[in-house]
Amino acid sequence: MSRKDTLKAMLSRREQELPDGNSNDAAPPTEAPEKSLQHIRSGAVGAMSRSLGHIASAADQARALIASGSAVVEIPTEKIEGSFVSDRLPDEGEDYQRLVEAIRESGQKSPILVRPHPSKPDRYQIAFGHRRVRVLASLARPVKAVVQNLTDEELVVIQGQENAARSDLSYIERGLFALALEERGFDRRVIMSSLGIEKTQLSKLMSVAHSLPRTLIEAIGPAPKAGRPRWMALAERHAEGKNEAALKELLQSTRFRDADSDSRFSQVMALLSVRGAKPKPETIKSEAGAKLASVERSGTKVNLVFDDRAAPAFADFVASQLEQLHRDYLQSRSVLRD
DNA sequence: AGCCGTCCAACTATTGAAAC
DNA sequence: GTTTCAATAGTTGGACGGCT
Repeated sequence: MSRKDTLKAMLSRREQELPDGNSNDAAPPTEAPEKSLQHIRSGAVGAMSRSLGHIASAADQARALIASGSAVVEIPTEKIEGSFVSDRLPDEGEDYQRLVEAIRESGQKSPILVRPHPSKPDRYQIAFGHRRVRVLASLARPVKAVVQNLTDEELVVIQGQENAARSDLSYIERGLFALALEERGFDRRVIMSSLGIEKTQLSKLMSVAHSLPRTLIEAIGPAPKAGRPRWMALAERHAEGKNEAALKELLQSTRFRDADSDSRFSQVMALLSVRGAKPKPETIKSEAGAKLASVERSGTKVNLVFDDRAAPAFADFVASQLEQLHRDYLQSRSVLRD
């Protein structure tokens, strides 16, 4: 199922659940949020679901809500809590600083999406817009928000899809988000829909997130330039369990801490990629001293590499004799046991 | 060239229905 | 109750095209 299809299904379901779906009695922007909450409802949602075929992201949905007459309310930041599933690693790098400057100078241009907090009255939970809330809190300004009633499932799907639409979550952040959803008991279907990915990709994403310790991922940070292949490679190196003491030391060094997230990733990768000297392959020679083949051992595998120039067609001959060799081998073992 | 995300095919594991 | 079989879900390895 595509992202659009999922949202469409959710929202059309919501429209059916609300009998007065076409009324549009949204509160004016200046109204207190707790009062306006009940008013921001289905009219806009109905209009939104009707036009969803053309809507790509949750941010577009928020704009659609506003376009269809729904209110943007101002909410004090202390009344807003993050989503129950975090999707972003702390990183106050260049992008974040740019956002701070932009909001300080021009104010908050687009509203965030929140839902009434399911267990705390007079509080709201963010579907998307976490960074803007952090910035506005630091500037002691209220947050412009659209309030919508959302189930847990709808919230995480919208949250994930908004991030997917803006492509602003790094690979590992998406992995942690998927992991968090899994820990919350959401099934694969919801997680796939939320991230807008196929089961194959989700499987790989989760295997990477599962195989690296959370502390290491947090120490590295989002590493936006590292995608699946490099995170998978890092997970493989880490699983080998080598250089653990050196890794611990690296994570505490100022060289590591002062670097940006991508550079921290590279430092860890470089450290875990340091290997001991590779064992020399054994060489098999003919009576005349010509090199016939070499035996290379790695882990549980043994490779027999033939030199086709020194002994042409010898490899084919050996391959043709393998069954007989195995029979001889089994026989020799049974003789030894007797 | 190297890295990325996406997609495909083949495989294994799990689940549930049907047959005995 | 047990076994068999098919369908489904999840995993893995690798190919491919796009991007920098």
